[in-house]
Amino acid sequence: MEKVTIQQVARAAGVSASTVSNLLNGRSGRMLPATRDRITEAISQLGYRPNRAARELRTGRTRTVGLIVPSVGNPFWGAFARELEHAALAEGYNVLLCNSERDPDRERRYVEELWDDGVREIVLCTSLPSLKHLAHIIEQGLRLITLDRPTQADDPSTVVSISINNVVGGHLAASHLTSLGHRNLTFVSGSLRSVNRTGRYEGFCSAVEAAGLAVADMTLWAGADEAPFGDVEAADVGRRAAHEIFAAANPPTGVVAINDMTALGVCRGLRDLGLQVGRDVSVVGFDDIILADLYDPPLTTVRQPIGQMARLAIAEIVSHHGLTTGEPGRSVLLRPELIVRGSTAAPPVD
Amino acid sequence: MEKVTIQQVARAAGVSASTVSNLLNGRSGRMLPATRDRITEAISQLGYRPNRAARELRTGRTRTVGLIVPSVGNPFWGAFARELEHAALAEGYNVLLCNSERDPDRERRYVEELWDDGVREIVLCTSLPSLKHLAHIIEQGLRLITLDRPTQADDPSTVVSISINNVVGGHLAASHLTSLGHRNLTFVSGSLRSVNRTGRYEGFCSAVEAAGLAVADMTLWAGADEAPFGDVEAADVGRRAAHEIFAAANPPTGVVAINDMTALGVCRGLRDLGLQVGRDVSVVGFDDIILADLYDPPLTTVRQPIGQMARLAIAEIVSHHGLTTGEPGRSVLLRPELIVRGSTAAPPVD
DNA sequence: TATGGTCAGTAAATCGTTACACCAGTCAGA
DNA sequence: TCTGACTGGTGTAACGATTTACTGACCATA
Repeated sequence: MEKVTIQQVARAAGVSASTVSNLLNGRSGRMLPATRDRITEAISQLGYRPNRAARELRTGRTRTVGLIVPSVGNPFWGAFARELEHAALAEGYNVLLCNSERDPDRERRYVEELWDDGVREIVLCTSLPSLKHLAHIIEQGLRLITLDRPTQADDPSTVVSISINNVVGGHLAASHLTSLGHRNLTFVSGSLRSVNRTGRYEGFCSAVEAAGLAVADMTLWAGADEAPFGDVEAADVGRRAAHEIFAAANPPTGVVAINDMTALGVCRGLRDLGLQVGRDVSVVGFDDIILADLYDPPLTTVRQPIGQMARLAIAEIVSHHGLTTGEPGRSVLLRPELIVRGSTAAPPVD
Repeated sequence: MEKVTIQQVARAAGVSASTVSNLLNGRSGRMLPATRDRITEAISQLGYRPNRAARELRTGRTRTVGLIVPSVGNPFWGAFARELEHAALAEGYNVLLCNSERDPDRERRYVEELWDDGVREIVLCTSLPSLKHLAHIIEQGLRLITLDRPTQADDPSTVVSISINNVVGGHLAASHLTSLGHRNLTFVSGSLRSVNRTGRYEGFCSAVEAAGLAVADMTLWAGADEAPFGDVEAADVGRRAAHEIFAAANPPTGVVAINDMTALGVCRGLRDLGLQVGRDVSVVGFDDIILADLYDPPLTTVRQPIGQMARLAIAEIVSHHGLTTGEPGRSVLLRPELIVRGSTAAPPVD
């Protein structure tokens, strides 16, 4: 338990440290099977574990993946962080946690610091349309995996994205409402700068048109663009939106929110106004956080398969680890799933 | 931006690397002010940042604090993780995230791995009564800070705990209900092994007795002890508890739950049975997670000041960093606060 | 004028791994 | 028999910081 080095293992196995190192680094073909067995034996005998710091110093890389989320205080990101940590653990990686609070400047500082610390793989959960502020590090060889943010046209080619198809998701949500008979819908989101908003709103519109309704009649509520709310405050956005929208004339009967936290905020706002969700107004969220099912009424939502997304992210990292080639990885667009619960119903007849 | 070492700084400032190192490590008194200024200038000029791996290798310590939580998927731990990361960042520390899933064995493996990796400070969120499985590492000098788990009699003396006073919290919750006129209460928790349960239940009992009621009449529902639920599933515990408790004869009119997730599960279970929270039954939770206020009805709960707790944890770490003495730190018991919302009311009159 | 003490700073030895260059045998093919 | 390739390794120089022991120079005191 004290501290056992590669030298001691080498001595115990009667070989040089180089050979032990070779075995440790997957070059086991360069030695006799018998030698390999002796080393393996010595390693487990002595309980040897390579010193991470020394290894990092020598190689310049880490078995640590950086995770930058808007805020783990948001249950969606918390749940995702958990899944990613599980997947990383299975591959022998650690996860270093960073909360960007959706601040591009913090985001950049975190990325720079992680890079300086030898982290070469970062899972970045951002909704910024541009990655320009990170370009200088990506060029140097950082592998960036963006999550919940589809690849944009001007992204560097080595950036991989893992995301659901937001257009399909938006379509699922809105067409669910139109098929229930709703003819007056609103799309609620916080910041307009969000990449996801664009796709989801596009899907929303296509569903509206497919139902023979005019998009122009549909409200789009997007508050707080200049002073963006943090992720934890996403619920406040929804609540304020509800207050505003349902105080106006000809309020909608169906709402699609950019995510579940906002949707729950909308529900809360509707209750403030004495309206009942799932009867007076139908609400659809995005994400399917654990509280969606717990809420009263349980929230209809478009599920993101976070477990699968986390595993894909780690798989991407593992498959590229150590490669310095600027070889582009494969981005993934997953199909979202609509989960119908009590917050949606046919519109009230009056 | 390439990679600038301490040698280059030394050369630029016209001194030796040792002197730069001395400055970096707070021994600035050993040089002329003019020298110090030249070095400082060179550092910012070159954009020098010390190599973490080299530093770790040499010293054997890290500026990384390990955070072991049951699961960041649980909004309470997610919110705490965020606060801790903020507090750590302000002191120049990174946070390495681990999810124990309340599995003592995983907990031990994480602690051992972190120790091997040079992490000397761990914030451990556990509810295990004993720390025996970690004793061998604590003896070697690990600084352990337990959170949401008051110090136990046989804890090693170097272990610091930061926690609310659970007895007071349990008392606050139950006396709130008795003062509203409730005379038949139930305490709902998952695992019986939880340290917090003991304190909170004790406070619950004292409040019941103070109201002139017999504790023997009060139900204690504690399910799933052998096969403990993960933290994410805490809500399921509450839901199943509600189904069981309110199917029995003479059901209570007030429920105190071990935490908010469980409380929300209870609410969900009550709704399954057609009972209305805040009218038919009053429910009090613990933690005050962000969703407590968002729920319908908003949840009355005993708040834990997680921001303050996180700052205290980091302050403790900073003040002891580098000390190898087994000097015990100061444990803290914070006073919880009752937040009254819509989930509690006077019992129904029949 | 010795003696000793501070001051301001340096040289060199690590910390544990990795990777490049090298080396002694063996063996196939020309 | 000579050449070149392959096999199964080993020696050694880094990687970038910290830290211990040391060294002149200068000053004060006895």
